[in-house]
Amino acid sequence: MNKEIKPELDLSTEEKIKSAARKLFTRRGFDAVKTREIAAEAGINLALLNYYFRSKEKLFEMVMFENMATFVQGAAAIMNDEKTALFEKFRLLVEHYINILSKNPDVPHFVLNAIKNHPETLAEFFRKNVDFFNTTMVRQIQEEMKKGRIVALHPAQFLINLISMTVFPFVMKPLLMNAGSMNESDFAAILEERKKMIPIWLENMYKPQQ
Amino acid sequence: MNKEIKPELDLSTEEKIKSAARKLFTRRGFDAVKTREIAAEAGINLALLNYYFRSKEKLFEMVMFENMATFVQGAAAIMNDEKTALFEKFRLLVEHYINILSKNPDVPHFVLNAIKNHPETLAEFFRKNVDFFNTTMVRQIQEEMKKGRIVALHPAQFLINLISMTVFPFVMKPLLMNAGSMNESDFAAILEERKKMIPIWLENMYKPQQ
DNA sequence: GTCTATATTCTGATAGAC
DNA sequence: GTCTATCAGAATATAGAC
Repeated sequence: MNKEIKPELDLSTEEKIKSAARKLFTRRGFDAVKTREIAAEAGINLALLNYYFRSKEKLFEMVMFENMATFVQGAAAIMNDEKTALFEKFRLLVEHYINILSKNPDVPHFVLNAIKNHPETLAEFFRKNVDFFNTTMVRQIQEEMKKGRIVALHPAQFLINLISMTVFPFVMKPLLMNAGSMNESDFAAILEERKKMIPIWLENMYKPQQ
Repeated sequence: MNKEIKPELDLSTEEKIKSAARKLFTRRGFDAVKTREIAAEAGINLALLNYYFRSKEKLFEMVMFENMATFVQGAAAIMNDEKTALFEKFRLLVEHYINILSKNPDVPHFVLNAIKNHPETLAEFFRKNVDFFNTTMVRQIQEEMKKGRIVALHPAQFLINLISMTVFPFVMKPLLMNAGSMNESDFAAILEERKKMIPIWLENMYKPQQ
């Protein structure tokens, strides 16, 4: 038929359901979202949801894999590039994540829930798609440590620091805005400052002290 | 009567319910836990739960306030101490949080959910109990910046960095153990290394570069 | 205070007409 | 493919006996 020509504004029913599920599940999680709500958001009825997808679980699983992909897309390429130096990689990753999470602000919290509720699924996905713990970047970290150009630490510490400093502001955002009385533009400024500073901080953290 | 003398092992019915609710809600959140489950865990029946607490919501609210208190207890005193120098405060806070969260490993994820789902409740609690964004520590940060002894940044950045580096490992734990193939003692070693290193990292991060 | 039984609502999923 | 109507079970909360 003419599936390829279909304009974005008149999505196929399947796409409408996917899109509604993505939006609601990502924002509020599996339990809080009801299938009736997804159907309403998609502008269809409940029966169709079960016609296209077998169950709520299947639909959620699809959204989960998409969001994990969002979290991983691009990062693997940066981490495994042979030509980029370690600290330049850190800079690229911070920039990449802050940009992509700014466009998908609910993904961090969603992924943290996935870490808690589906650790095996997530671990398998990572192993197949990125294997964060076995990249060129990790090898570079070990080489730099051996050469004494950065302080000796458990390799995971570098991952934890990079991800935590980059991702955490997104999950803290509602707190910063309520208790810290920030507004959207304050928060955006915080992110921009972090985009610039985190790579510098990382250099200073890992530089061997004389 | 003799409420005060009651031994820990034979708790009052109310305490048994509280305790069961605390355990289950903290571990799995509001939606995933069913009232019947709490009743079973407490060793009583469903009707009693509604006799003592009016509803599931009330019970959850109580647990939420307790967990927020766990997250805040002690930290306020450290932050507002007039005599402790800034970086010594950082060190004390890191040590305090890693210790307390090691004993309450589900609290970080619970609090992150509360940030997302009940930001106003949380913000009000913080304002009344700690006001993280208006402590002696924040004042010290501003003074040190003015004197040029630490780099100039939005004050919230110091909070974000401290909390993220300290708390994030706890929410990443299942990922580290599954995808990073760590075990409990590896993770404990990571925490000990962080307890020692985070204060040093913070000093190096904020030290003005010549 | 504590229990059993039940009312009531919600929710995921399906049957069956068109 | 899409809809309305409905089933079956789950889940919160309450009534009423003891």
